[in-house]
Amino acid sequence: MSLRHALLGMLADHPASGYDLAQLFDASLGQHAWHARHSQIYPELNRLADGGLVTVAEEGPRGRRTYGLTEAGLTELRRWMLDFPESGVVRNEYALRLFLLGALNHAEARSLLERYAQQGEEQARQLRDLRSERDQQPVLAFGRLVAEFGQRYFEMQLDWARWAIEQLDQEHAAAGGKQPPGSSSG
Amino acid sequence: MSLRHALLGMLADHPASGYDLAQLFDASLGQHAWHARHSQIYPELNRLADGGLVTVAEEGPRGRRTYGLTEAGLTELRRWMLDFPESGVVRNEYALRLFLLGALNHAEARSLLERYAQQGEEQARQLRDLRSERDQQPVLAFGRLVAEFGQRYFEMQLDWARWAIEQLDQEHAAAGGKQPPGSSSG
DNA sequence: AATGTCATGTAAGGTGTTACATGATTTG
DNA sequence: CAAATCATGTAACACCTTACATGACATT
Repeated sequence: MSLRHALLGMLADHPASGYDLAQLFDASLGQHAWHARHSQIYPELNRLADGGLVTVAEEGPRGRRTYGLTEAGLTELRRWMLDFPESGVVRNEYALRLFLLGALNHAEARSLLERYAQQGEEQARQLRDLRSERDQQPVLAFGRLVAEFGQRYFEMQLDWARWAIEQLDQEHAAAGGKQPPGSSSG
Repeated sequence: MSLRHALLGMLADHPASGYDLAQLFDASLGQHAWHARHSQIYPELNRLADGGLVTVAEEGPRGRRTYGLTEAGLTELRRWMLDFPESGVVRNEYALRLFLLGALNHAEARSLLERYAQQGEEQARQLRDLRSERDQQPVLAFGRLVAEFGQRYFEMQLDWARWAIEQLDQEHAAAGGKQPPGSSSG
C-alpha cells in the first residue's frame, strides 16, 4: 500500500488538499516514483482521516479541504520509510523494453536506443536548468537531492544508450549485416 | 497492458512454459522492469493463445505447455516496442522513499541513505561478478546490455547516496545539529 | 454570460496479489 | 515412500484507470 504512504509523505512536507496532491503526483512523483489519480486520492484521504493519520487542517472555498499529518500519521510514515523491504514494487515500462530488445532487428533496436539517448539528454538538461534557477525553491523539502538523483539517472541513461548503440553496431558489422532478429552472438 | 508484451518479449527470445516465465520474472525482469505471478501469467497465456499471438509449441510431462510466438505475436510485440509512449507506467517504492526524505530527521535520513548506498554497492558488485563469468551466457539475448545498464544504475545509486549523505551532514552541521524533521535550509 | 480552472466525488471495469486447490514427476 | 519441485489452475480481494457527475469560483 504505497499510495497511502506517498500521501502521508507529501503531507509531511506541507499541508495540502487532494487536488494539490493530484497535481504533485502529475508534476513530480509520478514520473519516477509513484502515481495516482484524483479518483484514488480522495477516497484514500477519507480513509486516512477516518483512521486518524491525517486531519482536516483548514476548509476553503469550493469545499476545499486542506489536510495535515497527525502524530500517528507521522509515526506510521517513518515506520514505513525505515522499513526497507527486501523486494519492493518496481514497475518500469521503459526498462521493460530494454529487456526485450532481442525481439528487434538491428535498425529497430538502434532507433529505440537512440530515443533512450535523446530522452536521457532532454530530461537531464531540464533538471540541470531547473536547478540553476537559484531563486526557485524545490517542491519538496529534499527536492534538491531528488533532482540530483534524477539528473544523474538520465545522464547515465544517455551514456549507456550511446555505449549500447556502439555495441550493437559492432555486432552488426561482425555479422556482416545479415544478423536476423533474435539471434545474438554472445 | 504491459504484462502481455512482457510475455511476448520473453517468448520472442525462446519458447517457454508459464512456469518458466514466472521464474524469469522472479529472477530477472521482476527486480527492475516488470513482475507478475503465475496466477496472472497462466490466464494471460491462454488469452494470448486464443488471440493467435502465441501457440503451443510442445507439450511435456505434468501438463507442461511450451509456448512460442506466432508471426502475429512478433508483429504486435514490435509495434509496442517501437511505440515509445510520452508517459509510461513507472512505479518504484525505493525511489518513492527518496522523494519523501523530508519526513525524517537527520539520523533517520542518514540511515536510509546508507542503506541505499549499501544496496547500490552490493547489486553493482553482483552484476559485475555475473558478467565476469565468461562461460555463462545471459538469460535473454541482449542480457549483456541490460546487465550493463543495471550495473551503471547501481553504481550511480551508490555515488549519489554518498553525495547525499555529505550534503545532509553539511546542512546538519550548519544548523548546529538542532534541525527539526521536515525543515530544510534550501 | 461563457469558458476555464478549482475541487470533490462515485461507478464500472481492468490489473495485480494472496490464498486456495490439485496432481505429476523427481530426488533422497 | 516422503519430501521437494514442477506445473497449472481458480477465487476473493485489493489496487488502479477511465469515465461519468456535480458544482463553486475566477477570468475574459
